[in-house]
Amino acid sequence: MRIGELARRADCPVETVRYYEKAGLLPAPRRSGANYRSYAAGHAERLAFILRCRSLDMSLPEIRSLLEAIDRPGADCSGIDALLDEHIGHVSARILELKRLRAELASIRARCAGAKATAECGIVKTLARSRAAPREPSHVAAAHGVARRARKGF
Amino acid sequence: MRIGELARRADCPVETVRYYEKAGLLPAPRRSGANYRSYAAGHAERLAFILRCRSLDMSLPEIRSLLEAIDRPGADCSGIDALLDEHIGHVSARILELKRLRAELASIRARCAGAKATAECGIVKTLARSRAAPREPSHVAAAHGVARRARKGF
DNA sequence: GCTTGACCCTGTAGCCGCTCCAGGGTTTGC
DNA sequence: GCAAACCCTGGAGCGGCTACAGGGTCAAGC
Repeated sequence: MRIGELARRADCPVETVRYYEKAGLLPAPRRSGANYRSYAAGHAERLAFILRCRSLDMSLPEIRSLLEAIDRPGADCSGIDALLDEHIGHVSARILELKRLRAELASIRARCAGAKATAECGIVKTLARSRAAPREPSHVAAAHGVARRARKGF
Repeated sequence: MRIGELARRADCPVETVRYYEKAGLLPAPRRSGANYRSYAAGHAERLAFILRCRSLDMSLPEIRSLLEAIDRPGADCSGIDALLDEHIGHVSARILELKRLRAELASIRARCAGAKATAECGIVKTLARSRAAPREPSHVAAAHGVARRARKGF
């Protein structure tokens, strides 16, 4: 199976497959004479697993941990449980944060009844006031498994 | 006021101030003889406004729109209202998405009672099954104003 | 006057998870 | 024998910063 067919079966872009190989999530397959990647069924399974985890918003390092655990099939799976619990904790925390955010946005939105001059707009006035608790630097965030950036159609 | 004091007052890193200038959000201040940036009170206000909007998870393009509206103080503010409504919609949609996600994660988590061998772990087995509805490409997402990536401590 | 340290400057590279492109080579079907 | 569809590598780009490197400037203390 060449990369195009693997990608079609997994319903993901070809570039993503190559990216996961470079990122060390998908093992490098053997190559054909023309230097084409040649995949076996195991690769398709592994790719499906990775995509499933991504659809659950896990980060690539988290998925790597899971894959490493799976590659030691005899070992006990408590680390997997813990990883999932932690990930669920991240999701819950993010939900709470967004709810607080939405409440604040709603209260700001309520300050403008519409169609005034910008200079008198209650929204603008409210936004000009000082912000709430400072946010954390983003470089530390990358270690976690729930994305913040929105997707298309969001 | 030099950049260090402006940043201290706004409680944000100096690099961020320079970044906002380069991004066209904060007007370039005049320079001292030694080519140091020299800020006035208006800059501090504007920076505070930007940071407040960021703390509400608005994207830089969204904030730019708001600033442009504010810079036309006579015009009517319906565009501002609409922008806020749209942003609130993004936040709500993301909350819904994360709740669905959390429910799915919880059901996966429930499949493992703990301390089995990885090969028998119900979580691993469930994750190996095919994923739900495919996700949208991320490059389109950047247009929106609610971040997906987590922060430190998240 | 000289040193030390705190501050400032520009420019570049890195983070995540891709996505897209240029510029080439190969395979497949007609 | 040729076009279209596929494949390859390497690099740049997205957002919103952060963190350097490698320099210049300034104020205080000796």
